[in-house]
Amino acid sequence: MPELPEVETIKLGLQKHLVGHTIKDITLLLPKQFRGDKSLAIGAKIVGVRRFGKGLVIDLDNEFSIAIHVKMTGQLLYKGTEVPKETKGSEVFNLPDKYTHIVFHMDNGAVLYYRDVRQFGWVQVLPTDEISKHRFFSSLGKEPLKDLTLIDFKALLHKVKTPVKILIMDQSKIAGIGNIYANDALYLAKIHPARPASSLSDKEVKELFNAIETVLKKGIETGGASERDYVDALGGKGTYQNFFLVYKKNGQPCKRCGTIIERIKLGGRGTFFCPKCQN
DNA sequence: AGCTGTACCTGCAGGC
DNA sequence: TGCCTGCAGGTACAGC
Repeated sequence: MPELPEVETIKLGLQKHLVGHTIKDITLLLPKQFRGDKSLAIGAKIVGVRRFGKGLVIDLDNEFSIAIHVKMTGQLLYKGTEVPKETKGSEVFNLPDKYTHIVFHMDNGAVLYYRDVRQFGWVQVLPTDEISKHRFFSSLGKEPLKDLTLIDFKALLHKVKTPVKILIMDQSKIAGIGNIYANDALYLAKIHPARPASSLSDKEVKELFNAIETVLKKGIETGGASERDYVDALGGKGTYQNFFLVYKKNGQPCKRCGTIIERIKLGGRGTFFCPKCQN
């Protein structure tokens, strides 16, 4: 999924519905997606939900946390006890279905489902103070809209010849940007995705920094991109897919100049750009 | 340190 | 209808 805006949206949903409630039981339907000892989380109360890059951390009141990465197709679906008024949210699924791999039963009768078609994601119980040592979380760079400054960004781009798109998607350099927002930010900043990072002028660096903030904010405002599998914690879709600037727009005219958008492969990922206005 | 290909999985769209 | 290929919001790892 799930890049920074999508994971942020899930986080907000989980904060709203889970905090203050106690985990009564955990059912593992596909044990390989669960790491650690589930009994460490059973009986514990959820006291907070945090996000680092594209990763989530559910903090418990017993010094343990549940860390989660949903990768491409993971979903966290909360089903409360109240009778649904509309066929909205997770009601579209009959849960648990064949793709539901972990079920958290809450003390108030609510349920949180971890559903993941491609099974790439993971859910892990670990001591809260070991989050910072965790292989994924410890490797994250600074984050846009948080602690990444223009000065930091400039320093990152300055020293390497790596294609700028690959660099901004490198989670160890900058946390949270994935393929959709990388493509759109480079389009907004009018920078070709394959440009060596160090070749950007100071003006371009600043424009890209601002563009990253703009697209991520738009993503958060719209509840994320539900282009494929992504839904929020209630099963609702985001609408950022209606605002894609270049992502998956190959063959269509550029919104700025009318030139046909091209698709290339960069770092093994689909890359979309306007050959005329991105230089 | 960086880059490449490959692996982890399943589903889907498109070509024939 | 079916078979095949390529593609998909992401890491992670082996081998240059």
